[in-house]
Amino acid sequence: MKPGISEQIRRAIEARIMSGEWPPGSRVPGDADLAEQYGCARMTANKALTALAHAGLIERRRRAGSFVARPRSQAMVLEITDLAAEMAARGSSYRWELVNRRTLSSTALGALAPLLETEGVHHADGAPLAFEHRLINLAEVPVIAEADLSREAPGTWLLAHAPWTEAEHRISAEAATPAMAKALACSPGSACLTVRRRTWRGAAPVTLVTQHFAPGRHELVARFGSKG
Amino acid sequence: MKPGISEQIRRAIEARIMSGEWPPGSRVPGDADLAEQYGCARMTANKALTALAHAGLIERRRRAGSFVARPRSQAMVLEITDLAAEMAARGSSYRWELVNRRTLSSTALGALAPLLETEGVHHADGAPLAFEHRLINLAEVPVIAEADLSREAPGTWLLAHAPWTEAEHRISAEAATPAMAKALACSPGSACLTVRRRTWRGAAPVTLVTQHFAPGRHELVARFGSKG
DNA sequence: TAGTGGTCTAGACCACTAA
DNA sequence: TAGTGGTCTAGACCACTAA
Repeated sequence: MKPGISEQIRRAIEARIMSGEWPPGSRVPGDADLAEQYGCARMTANKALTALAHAGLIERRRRAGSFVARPRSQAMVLEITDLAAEMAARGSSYRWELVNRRTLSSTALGALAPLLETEGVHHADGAPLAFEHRLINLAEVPVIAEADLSREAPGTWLLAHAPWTEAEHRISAEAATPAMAKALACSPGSACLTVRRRTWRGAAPVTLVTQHFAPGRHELVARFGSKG
Repeated sequence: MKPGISEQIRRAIEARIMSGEWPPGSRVPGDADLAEQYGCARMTANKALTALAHAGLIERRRRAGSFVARPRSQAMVLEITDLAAEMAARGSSYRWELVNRRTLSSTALGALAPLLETEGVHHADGAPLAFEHRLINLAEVPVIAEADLSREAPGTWLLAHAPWTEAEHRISAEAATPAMAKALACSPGSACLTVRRRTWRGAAPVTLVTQHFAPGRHELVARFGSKG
């Protein structure tokens, strides 16, 4: 499945925003510029920008142009837990298994802040606990390129070296895909708790992570008061 | 601001879906049909369908056509805990269906504060959204014994009459049991997001509720800062 | 008032997949 | 294999609004 031109444009812009190369408020090329740059019709470029606007990544204003949207913030209390620390607190054994690691750098269009992509499995008490896919903004945390991510999970490393100041969680239940089922040693279609988390340090995106938990092996717990 | 043709098409289809005239699973006209019907270019009709698909209202399958999907909902976790209010905020229709209600008193183990047990189904946009089981501490909120819980969900009543001061959430993914599957009109074993919530008023427990959400119909979203 | 977004046309070819 | 979705082109005109 080859991505179409508008999808390529969308991804290229998304990567620049996520990498922090284009910070909130900065100008995104207009559809006419992009059409010329990519050698495509203006409508094709427009489609990419419309999708980004719909996803809330950019804002489009007539006559003024398109701009990277500022992430909304809401002060709330919830703990973000590192799986290694959580397992230690529970008295469970923990092991991180790095499955894949690669650097995503420049695209055909030019310089791009590099991203680190990792995939791996968190094991607890000798059995797979969660399958994780992660993108890390190397421009924001370049030192992680030197870290040994086969020994320490990226999340553990980040917590120690690049704490987040803002985060967004999306929590859902998803049926295990064949790849997830294989990594988690469960049946395809079984119910996995899925957590998608984006974190920022100030205005700079730090990481985007998806964790699929093995069926029945994980629960999120939040305690809070109604009045703070 | 006059809506464009594709926007008119989108609204017309949305209205039919929301009104229940086109229930989930029913076929939506293809872009070629719509183009002929509205006397517009196929791309214009396609745009409307693409927007609806992106919003999760329809699903498009090659060769097969487009079909009404079960709409997804979003909640700000830790913020909105009443489904009736959440659906109202979303502009979705909402209905509570009380399935079971009984009072539990002493057990074989000894004296026990009386509890009210309820079971029911939350419906949104005409389809089951969540199956709920609840226990209420009658010693703490005796007045609820007089409430008409077939008209108003217990959670809605409690929010108005006995607001909590402390809460604990436990969030997991669970395979649908036969009973859940029946209540939610889904397949047994499919992935349901499950929320268990305990609330207190001061030190006194008020309620313990378990909500199982229909597969793919609900997502919890939380956005927050690490430092408040 | 000039630049940008918003929308549309009337075609076209390919990809996928259910019948 | 035929039907549907997915994407694209090379134009066009209008709407809005910041410079």
